[in-house]
Amino acid sequence: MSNPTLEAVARAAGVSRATVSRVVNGSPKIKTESRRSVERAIAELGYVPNRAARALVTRRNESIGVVIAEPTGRIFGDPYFAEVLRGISVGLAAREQALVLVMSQSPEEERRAARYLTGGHVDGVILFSLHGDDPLPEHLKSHGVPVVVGGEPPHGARVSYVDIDNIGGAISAVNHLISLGRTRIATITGTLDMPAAVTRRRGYREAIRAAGRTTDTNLEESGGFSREGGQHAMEILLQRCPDIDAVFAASDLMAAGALSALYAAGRTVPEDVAVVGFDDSIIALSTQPALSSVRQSMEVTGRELANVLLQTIDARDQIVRHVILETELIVRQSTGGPPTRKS
Amino acid sequence: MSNPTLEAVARAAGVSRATVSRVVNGSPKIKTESRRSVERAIAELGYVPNRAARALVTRRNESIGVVIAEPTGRIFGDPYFAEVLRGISVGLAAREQALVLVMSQSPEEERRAARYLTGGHVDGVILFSLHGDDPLPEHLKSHGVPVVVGGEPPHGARVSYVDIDNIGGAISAVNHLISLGRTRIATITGTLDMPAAVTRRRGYREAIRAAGRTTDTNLEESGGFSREGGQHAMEILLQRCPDIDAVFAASDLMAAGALSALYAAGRTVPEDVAVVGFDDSIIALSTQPALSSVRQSMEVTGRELANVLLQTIDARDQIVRHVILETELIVRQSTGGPPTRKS
DNA sequence: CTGAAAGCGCTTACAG
DNA sequence: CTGAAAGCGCTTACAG
Repeated sequence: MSNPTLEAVARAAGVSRATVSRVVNGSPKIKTESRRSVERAIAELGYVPNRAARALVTRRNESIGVVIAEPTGRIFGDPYFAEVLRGISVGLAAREQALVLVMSQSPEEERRAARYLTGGHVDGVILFSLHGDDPLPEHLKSHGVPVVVGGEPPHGARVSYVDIDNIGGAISAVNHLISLGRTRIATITGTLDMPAAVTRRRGYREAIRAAGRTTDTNLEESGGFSREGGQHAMEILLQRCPDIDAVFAASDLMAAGALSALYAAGRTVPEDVAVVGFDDSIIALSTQPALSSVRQSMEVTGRELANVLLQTIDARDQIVRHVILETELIVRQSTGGPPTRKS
Repeated sequence: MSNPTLEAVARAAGVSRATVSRVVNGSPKIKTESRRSVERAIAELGYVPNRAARALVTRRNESIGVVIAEPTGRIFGDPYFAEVLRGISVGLAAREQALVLVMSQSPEEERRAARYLTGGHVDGVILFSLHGDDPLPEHLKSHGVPVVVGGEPPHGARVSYVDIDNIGGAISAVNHLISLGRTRIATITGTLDMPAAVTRRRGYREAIRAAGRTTDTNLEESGGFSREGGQHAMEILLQRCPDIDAVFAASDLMAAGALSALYAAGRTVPEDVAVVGFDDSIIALSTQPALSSVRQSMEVTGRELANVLLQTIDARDQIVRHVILETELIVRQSTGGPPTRKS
């Protein structure tokens, strides 16, 4: 239960506590001999540094807060969250930083989270799935807490972030549909209080206009980033514009819902209606037919979030860093691509 | 950035550090007057106790490790994880305990996790989604780390756990199918290295036998707890036994996959084949038709996990506690129930 | 390259 | 009911 202390290691190795501490922390100016005997003692005793004691003097907690500010049930159905979390976990583990998870689903919980996060318990904070004009990033920053957000930050928040090229991804998806000769291209948007949803819609519109066509809001419907929402949006779109021959959905989950609606309406995919999703998550391969999708690596996003944050903490600066990750269109059967082998 | 210390509060309130500490920790024997002036000073200065300093003396970290030992991609598609996590989060937040998330997907990562968790960094550990004979629970316990596992623990591990009534749930599902007059009832099982999967299959078999019928392994196929797996299992089952008129799937996700396969094979649900899932997760309401399902509250499971662990930590005992939560069959259209209003 | 010593911010017997 | 004091296990100038 009670682990050996530095003191015990020092005694066993015949050196001072300071020397052991230096070895543990990888100080370069240690005689090889001392280092070795210390290392042996550490191994023999199974010494593990006491985090609390270390944190008390270094003022570093070696832990990072990760807040998922998702008030809807989306977190329960969309692989996005688990994948980003996984990436963060990998990025932090490499640096021996603990991941303190904070799930805030209500204003009350967000207040509690803010209190905790500014209480000096963590060295920095990663925020993602932010909605609307969430003040949390600015609030943390103003309290001197290093912050990085996943996705585009709220208006006016001057904080570091890691995002993907949403606009480029959306454009490539729509251009692909256009190149297929589709003329009535609809879009199912995400929750429009999220920047990613707005930006993907903008990409859709830009691509339509760049092709010399006019946009039509009858061809746009929100699916709220959920499967059911996507299905429902597709039903509405079909009713409003029965001649739709292509759909760009801002997430795979919504695209999967759209597929169900199309199927139910007797449309074939991709013959009658071509469908492109976004994310290229595990879902894209599990639909029938497999989904063409804009690939983003959510795990890489997570890893980058961890990297940027740790960099900011190390540098002790207030420099705002932006990382934008590329996307890539993956063509599968839902737009006429070759059959995909199921994994 | 640097928060005020106990010392500062003591000065402001005109008392000693010890008194402030007692107020902060809710000691009963404090004069109301002192308490009040301390409370005012705390509020004015915005004092927040330094966790590290406190942890150093109390030997409590006020944080709990939560490990999700899921090596497969299942974590990315199944709402189960997020919901349990959510419940744990709520349970811990109420007690101001931090949730340190550890995602271990490989033996290497599990070793790292074990090292971290026995290093005295957390006060206790919640483990879930354990596979096979994972030695982690016993390992932690032998190092004196309080542990509670979600679901039935590995064979021989004498640790506390919170589980649901898997066998009762499975029996009620199959009995329901029998009561509908179905005679060829198949089952899609989960990953059979997990106790929940094995137990649900056992419930299926018991119910079949209790009805005076014989079990037939041709009617059993693993769907690996994934949507695709469920779909594939259903395809195999239909091929092997085209006369199947009902299916009990050990998770909603697999049931949703089965629905796709049935649809593709031209079978109607519930007319040709009745389907029951398990979990009653968000998925059950998003399929077409809506799924009958065995309801378990994953959030309650999470909250109970937190409660049992905190109780064990508080009691400083080694008592092994078991909590078994009830399940309830929810009947919807996939077995002929009334239409469900989509949320 | 190494050690003695101060100090990080708390809690908690102990004495009153 | 309250305060003085010791001590939790580390790190880090400082001096050598």
